[in-house]
Amino acid sequence: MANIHDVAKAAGVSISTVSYALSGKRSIGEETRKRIQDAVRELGYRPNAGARMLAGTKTHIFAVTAPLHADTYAPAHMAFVLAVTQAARSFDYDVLLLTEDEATAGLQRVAASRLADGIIVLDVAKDDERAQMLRSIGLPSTVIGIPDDTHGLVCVDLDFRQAAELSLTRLAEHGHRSIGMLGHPPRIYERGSNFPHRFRSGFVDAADELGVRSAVALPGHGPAGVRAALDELYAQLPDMTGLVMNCEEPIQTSALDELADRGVTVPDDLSVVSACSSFDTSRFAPPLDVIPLVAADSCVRGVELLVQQLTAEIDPHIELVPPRYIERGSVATVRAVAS
Amino acid sequence: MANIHDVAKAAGVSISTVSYALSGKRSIGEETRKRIQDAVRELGYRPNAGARMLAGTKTHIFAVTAPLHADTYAPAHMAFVLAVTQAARSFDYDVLLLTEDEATAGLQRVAASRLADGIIVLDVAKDDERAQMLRSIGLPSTVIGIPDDTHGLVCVDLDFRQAAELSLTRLAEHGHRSIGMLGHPPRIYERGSNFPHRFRSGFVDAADELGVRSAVALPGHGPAGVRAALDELYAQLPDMTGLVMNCEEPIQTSALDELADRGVTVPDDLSVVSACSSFDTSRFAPPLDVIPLVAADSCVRGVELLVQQLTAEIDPHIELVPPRYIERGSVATVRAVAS
DNA sequence: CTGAAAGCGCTTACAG
DNA sequence: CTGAAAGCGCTTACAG
Repeated sequence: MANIHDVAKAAGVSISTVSYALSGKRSIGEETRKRIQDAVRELGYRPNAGARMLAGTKTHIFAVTAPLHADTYAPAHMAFVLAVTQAARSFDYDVLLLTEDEATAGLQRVAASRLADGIIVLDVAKDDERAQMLRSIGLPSTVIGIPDDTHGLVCVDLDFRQAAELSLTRLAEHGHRSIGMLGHPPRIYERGSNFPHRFRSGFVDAADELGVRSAVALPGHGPAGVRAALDELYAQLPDMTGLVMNCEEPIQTSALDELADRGVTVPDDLSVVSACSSFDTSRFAPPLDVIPLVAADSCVRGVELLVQQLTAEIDPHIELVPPRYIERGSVATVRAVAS
Repeated sequence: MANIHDVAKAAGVSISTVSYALSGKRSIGEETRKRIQDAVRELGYRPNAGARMLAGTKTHIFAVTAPLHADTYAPAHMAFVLAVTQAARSFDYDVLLLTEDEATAGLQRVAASRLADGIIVLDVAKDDERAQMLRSIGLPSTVIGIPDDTHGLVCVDLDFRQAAELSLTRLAEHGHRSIGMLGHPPRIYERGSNFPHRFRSGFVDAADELGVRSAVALPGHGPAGVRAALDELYAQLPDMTGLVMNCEEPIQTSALDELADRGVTVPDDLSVVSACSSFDTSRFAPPLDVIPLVAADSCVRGVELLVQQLTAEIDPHIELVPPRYIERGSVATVRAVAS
């Protein structure tokens, strides 16, 4: 395999010129640059990763720590891992995958051995030991998600609270005054992922502010659990005309099935918004209005912020990605009812 | 951060002794080893990854290339990525994640820059460009899955053909002579993932051999597609008493729902085997007999084979992991019927 | 059982 | 605009 000396010889320059030509860290004569480029191409030269790390004290690697407990919804999770990886690659960074079973130990290891230039933390919990670790580790990092204690951290995430408010506002604008929320299964809230809580509290608060009657139900396991949750909503809100779903695809599918079985038509009898969904709601029957959870949005921004930290000091802060609303016809103006 | 010189000084030995003590590549005096261990612990020393790569020409990193097209079933896919990562960690290897958008380019890059000691290829297609790339790249590698052309490759995978045979044999042993197979949606076979084909052809061949009447149906999209596939099976096999499902969880769930709706009781009216499933079938209603697809099985073995290649030449070959059968009560002896 | 030293292939001041 | 050289922190023959 060709090394930098081979390239230098072929181009008739010194190795430092080759290095600078490739890094762009100083200006190179037009003619010289071309000769070097040709030599690189011809020899198929790629800088040795280890040598680069050692000499340059930059690894061009980001570590991504992704927990994956039994309750994480794999499709969404996978989407985030992928989005981070692709974003990192766009900055010419590779991604090293750290799994849950060595969450904090992995961070320490990677930092101490200088294996990575920075860290991306995925699916942070409200009370996440990795967050504490980041503060002591002295490596740039970005957290995707908002833990309870964000002190000293750079965090990026979809604004779940605002997403809840947005879905309610849309429904309220269409005259709905009685709106239910179908959430995740209870264990999701217990396990401590941060975003379900933010959405739910955003929903409750926005309903209060808008003066809308509301109720929240969390489905148990399987279609039966979804049925029970819908029963609960209708029991609390007999006049319910709007439904916000913040849960994973199988639950939303079950809910739509069940509504159809009950003869509830969307949107004629019930207007439905799918909120913070990472899957495609346009293939649902009927297609649902959606506030999409786009992994790439948070991940690209998260990686950008990480890259920036490599060259400049950045103050710890939280960045919330504003939610977007996509209409698909599942929300209609409420029919005249005695209120 | 402490380096090897700091450790050597603290322990009162030379850096080479420290290095050997840590790598275990030559015997060290009991006393000396302890002093070094203490110094390492006290200083929190970790070898610099870049220096290790450069000097040792070993990176302690495996690259994992994982395609993720729209049709890959994320939960299963994620399970394999995780299983490989954990297996690699158990050999003290880290995992670098290569995504589909730079499948072959990523392999070249990683090989040329000596970023990884070996490569694991996940979810290989029948005709996979990555397989060809492996042959020219000159880096040890293991393929999880069996491409059409396995020439020069080390491949590991569950024996899907034998799994199909095993499920049929079980049903046949219980007297079933008319057995349907519910497969993946057609596009899965078209896209070229290798294992669905192996299972299906194994099913067809085994049915012939066992002298069992059989039919295969591939479901279209959604519950309606599953319904249609079941209709197809019953049309071809009006006396069907056994069903083998080789498809993802949502389809199997729909199929069980639909059978219940039709008044078909499992296992009284129909014996069902869930084959090569990577999800938990014990929570199904009813729980299903299953031949599990255990990601860890193939991945651990794949990583082992990769580690072996680092120290010894290994002849290219295919290793098939034998399927296991788990009873859960969804297969019953066929009722007396006019055959 | 242990040490002194070369060398891995880069990056980056230092010089001109 | 370019080059000669130090040095990054290890591993591993070579020597004893």
